Amino acid sequence: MYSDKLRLVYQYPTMSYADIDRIIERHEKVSFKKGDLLLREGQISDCYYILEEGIARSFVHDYEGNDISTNFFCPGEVVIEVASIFHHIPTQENIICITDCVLWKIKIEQFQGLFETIPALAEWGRAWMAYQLLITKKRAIDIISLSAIDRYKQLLAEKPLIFQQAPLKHIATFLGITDTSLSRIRKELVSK
Amino acid sequence: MYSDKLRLVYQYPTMSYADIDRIIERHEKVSFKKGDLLLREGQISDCYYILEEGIARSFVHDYEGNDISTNFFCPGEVVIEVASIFHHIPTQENIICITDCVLWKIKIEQFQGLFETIPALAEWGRAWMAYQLLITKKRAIDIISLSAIDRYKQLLAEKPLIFQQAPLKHIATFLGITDTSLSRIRKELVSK
DNA sequence: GAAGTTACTTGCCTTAAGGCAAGTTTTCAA
DNA sequence: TTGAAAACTTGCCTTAAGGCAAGTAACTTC
Repeated sequence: MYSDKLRLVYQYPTMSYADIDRIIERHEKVSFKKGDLLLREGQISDCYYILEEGIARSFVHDYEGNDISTNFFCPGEVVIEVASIFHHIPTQENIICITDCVLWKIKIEQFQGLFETIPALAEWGRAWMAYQLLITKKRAIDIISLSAIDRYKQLLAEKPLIFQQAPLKHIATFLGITDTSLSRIRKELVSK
Repeated sequence: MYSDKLRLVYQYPTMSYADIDRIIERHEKVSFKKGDLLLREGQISDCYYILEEGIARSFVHDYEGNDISTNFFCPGEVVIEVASIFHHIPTQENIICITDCVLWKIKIEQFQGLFETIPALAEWGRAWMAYQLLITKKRAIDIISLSAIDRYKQLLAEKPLIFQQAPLKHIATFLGITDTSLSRIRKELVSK
């Protein structure tokens, strides 16, 4: 019943197979339809997901109310809103299914319990957070120092899957440009 | 000998005074001169600091070798490179003292030890990381959705101290613009 | 399978910010 | 205290990306 994708997420040097078994059996398989929200702004998040199948997108509303994509999730990734879960505060993010999705869900109390009894999981969590921080910092630097066309190429190389599913306008806001500009960038790259 | 600024950093709902005492007494007071590096790219970071006095700046080199500021540190802030410490990998960041600095230093092994015996410290650490992730995400969104002038105003409101100490060019790269543009923005705001 | 919506492209023009270079001011070290 | 370097400003021109609008294409949905 539990998938390899799920096992792989919790792979970590100090983590035993038995530990992983104990962790993954607390996950519940859930399905969502295209367009369903996994999280809505204003909610206090009390669980997180691991994506088994499908594509999801997180977004916020900026100061003018525009929808800005903050991330795209592909199979095997952890889908979570850290700030809301750890600080018990209402989230500013929405997470929406771009396609039909199958996910592994775990309530945060369940996770918290495992956290205290499996030291390797606490380490895993710290390493995971440190990694998220690293890539988020990198994202800010990329927006500052790369041209739109280079950011596009990079995203295309990193997450090609989303280009088959997500509409241009959502990819555009992730890159920090308009859909018009993205359309032109695409055209330019095709002509080369 | 230990300062209130240091105590305040570790303030947390589940943290007792005794816990804080145990933590802060592991910190060692260190001084650096303007221009000294607290961390150099390529190093594996094995300690972190809490800034008592002075201003520091972190920066990376982008794909073209340009110096891009990633953060400015003011008194009372934790000065750390999370990715390098938690993953034991060479850092890409440099941290430099903008002014003479007095800091509280703690080795990561010391910290790790406390981590295991003071549960509240582990919670504190998770909350701190979650917060860092939140503000780093916010930074990316701000770069995408705000004009240079609004980002300038925001930074001025948040960290006015750095404008008295850091040269324009370093503030400019943090905002994602050139020093020329920043000079013009400043001029425009003065004339209003 | 027709109507309506959403997605995408393209043209024309504008705008925010950058590039370069010259000039001034400030800082700092010898 | 003076000379050099760094910091900052400003002018002139360029460029990347945006704004708007018209048009086509694609996909729901009834």
